[in-house]
Amino acid sequence: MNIDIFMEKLGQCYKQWDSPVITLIAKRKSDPFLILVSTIISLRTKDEVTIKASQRLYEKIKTPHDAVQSGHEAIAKMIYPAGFYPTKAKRIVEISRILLEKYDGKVPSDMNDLLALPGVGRKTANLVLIEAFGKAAICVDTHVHRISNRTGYVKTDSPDATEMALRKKLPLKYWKMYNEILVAFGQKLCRPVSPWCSKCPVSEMCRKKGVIKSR
DNA sequence: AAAACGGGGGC
DNA sequence: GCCCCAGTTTT
Repeated sequence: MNIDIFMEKLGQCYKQWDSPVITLIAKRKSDPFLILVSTIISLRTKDEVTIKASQRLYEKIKTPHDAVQSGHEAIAKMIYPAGFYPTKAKRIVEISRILLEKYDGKVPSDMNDLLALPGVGRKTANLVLIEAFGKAAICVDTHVHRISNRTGYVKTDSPDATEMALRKKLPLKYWKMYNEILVAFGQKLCRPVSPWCSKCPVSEMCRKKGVIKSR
């Protein structure tokens, strides 16, 4: 698979796939704390729910100090019915406390510092590095993992392995856009089951074409 | 390696 | 009704 042609073709379709959560995050580009919080809320949660939950939270919570003062029970109510909302609420408060204690109330821009925060894994940390700090990073969620393997661009058995493979193989100029485009692509067409292969702009490059049930 | 965490939406 | 979903932590 030629990655340049792949990115070119997907990029042309990107506008119509525009992901609401990425748009939401983009609007908060100037505020790493709100980006981090909305990313936490988005985990294993549908876009529409994430957006409403984030907007309710943003009305009251704008800083780590707000979050600590508000407490996890109040935050849980604000972000309901986002998935795992009680756990996420506790982690938002706990993270806020750590930010105040160790980082002067600011979100760190270092990968290892981010990973040390409770509830922050590689996916979240990479997305924050990209969206909040404009750093070159590769964020692999299940969409990116699935599609990278369907195209045969990498052959891995876990999102973390996919990230490491992409770090070696993917040209640096694509690092920031790869996640956004593939997530949108994964939601609209290249879904886990019944991918919409008849509408896919890159189906001729797909090693799974004809192997998985499509429409 | 597998379960647990929570609820909405697709089929 | 059953299964899946923009993960991470715990057992």
